[in-house]
Amino acid sequence: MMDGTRSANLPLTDLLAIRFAKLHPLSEHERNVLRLIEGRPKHSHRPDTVLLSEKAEFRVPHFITSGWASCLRELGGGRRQIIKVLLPGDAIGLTTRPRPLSFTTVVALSSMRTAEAPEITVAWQDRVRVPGLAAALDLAAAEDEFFLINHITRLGRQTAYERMANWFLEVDYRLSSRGLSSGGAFQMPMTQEALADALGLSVVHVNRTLQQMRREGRIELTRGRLSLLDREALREAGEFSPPQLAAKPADPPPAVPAPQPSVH
Amino acid sequence: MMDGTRSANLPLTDLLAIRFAKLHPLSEHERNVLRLIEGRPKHSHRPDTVLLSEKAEFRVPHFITSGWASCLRELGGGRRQIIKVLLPGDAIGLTTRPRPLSFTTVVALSSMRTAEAPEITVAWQDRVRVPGLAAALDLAAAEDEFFLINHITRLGRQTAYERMANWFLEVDYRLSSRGLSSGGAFQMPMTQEALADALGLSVVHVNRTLQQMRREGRIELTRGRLSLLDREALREAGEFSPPQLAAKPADPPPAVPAPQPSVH
DNA sequence: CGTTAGGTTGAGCAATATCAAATTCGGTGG
DNA sequence: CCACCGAATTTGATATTGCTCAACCTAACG
Repeated sequence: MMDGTRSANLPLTDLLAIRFAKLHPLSEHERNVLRLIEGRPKHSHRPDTVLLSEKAEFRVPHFITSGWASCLRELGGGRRQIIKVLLPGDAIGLTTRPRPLSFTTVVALSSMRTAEAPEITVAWQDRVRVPGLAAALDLAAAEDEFFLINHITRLGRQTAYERMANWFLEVDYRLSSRGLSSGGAFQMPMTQEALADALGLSVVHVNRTLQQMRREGRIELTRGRLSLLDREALREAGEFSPPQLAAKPADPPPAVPAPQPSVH
Repeated sequence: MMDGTRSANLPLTDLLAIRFAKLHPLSEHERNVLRLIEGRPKHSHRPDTVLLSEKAEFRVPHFITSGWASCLRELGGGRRQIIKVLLPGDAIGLTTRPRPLSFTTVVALSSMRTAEAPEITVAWQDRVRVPGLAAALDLAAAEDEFFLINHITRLGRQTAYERMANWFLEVDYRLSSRGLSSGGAFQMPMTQEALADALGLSVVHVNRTLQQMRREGRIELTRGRLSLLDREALREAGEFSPPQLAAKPADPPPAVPAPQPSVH
């Protein structure tokens, strides 16, 4: 059986170009910058490798080309909370702050491969030579913020079942834009324990919630492959909606700004 | 009785300059830009006023000069989750994305006053004329991200008591940098219901947790004024630590970047 | 003074955690 | 191919946290 995690007729080095072009139109030159990065020799990491430590200084940024990682915080009593999962096409250690310290520890969830991208930090701030790429990186950062807000809402006000439904749809949405999910089915290389740390639940409860979803015919999960069989039902349960980053630049706005804009 | 929320010998229009100068050194000109903003005629808002709606387009950014607001998401069944609280000195509707839509609804928690700051969006991107101010705004955004991560950790993996302790210390930390908390005591103009929506708890449980903290002599809370009587105990319970935004620029870094940086 | 929003209390219950013991799965060496 | 090992998953029983519902109290305010 084909693995189906990637459209067959796309070159293997177009993950980044595909992803960022969906956020903002890219010039041929900009796509080539991304292909150059993705074509570099990869670093391999096994599961549980620490890629970046909390409060450590950032190193050269990397892009994930395969495998999943997690950004997490650790608490006393062996508790840990996964802040976000990093998927192929996501960056590790990318920021424009000077001499920044990481707010989270980044740990490989599966075996994974990364490519160095030392030039990307500068590109992000270069609105002259790579304006489209810089804009795409802005939008990726905005999406990230949206997903953090989603995560807060999930953890604060949704039940275990709702949380899981919402999170599955979010991951599906993120993978889709990279060509890594087809029809709601994708590889999900993480243990139920990691899932528990992401969703703020116990492993046992994650297991039982998964089984309920299986019983109801909403998902299938075997050997690290998740299929969302009834996305409509999941969407309804989890109240998921994708990020809307910008308003349509509908009618050309009036040349003069509206007088006396009010907050009321 | 004096309210004691503001150091007596500072001009009333220096809130913004004080706050941002603590994040990054500001030139006299930059401080004046902030004073100009803060000196403008204020908009007044009563509690529960919606200042910005989710998925609505941003308007002119404002700075809060007094009172608290909240950014929140609403879910079915009347549930709501407060994503973050906005304190005096915080901006509303500030972003550099083009034609952005808000990810949250912004609602006044108390009566409040805001000042328009139409020029701040441009300033944020102007590293030539106001480099210090732009850097300070970057750092404020970084702090915000840190607090979102804190919030995720609280909601996902901390008990009601721990959450509350951690959150109180975070608010105290934020108010301190604006001169609005002295010795761990400050005005906290929000109801227990709002507190519940922030901490992902029921009102009843918030009430009981507050009383436990009072019984243990760790806080005092009357007429909207919170005193953290035993910050050490609260810190220990809530495992709070403040953001560390940047590494000390210790030794001058080598002119040539370190060869072959590795992720391992 | 009556009204009302916010705060407090008690009782019972639901969701989720914890603990402990299987069972299954994916390798791996013989 | 088989036996074995450790990790991951599953199951059952019980404990706990925090929720819901309903009532009552209190202080601020017109």
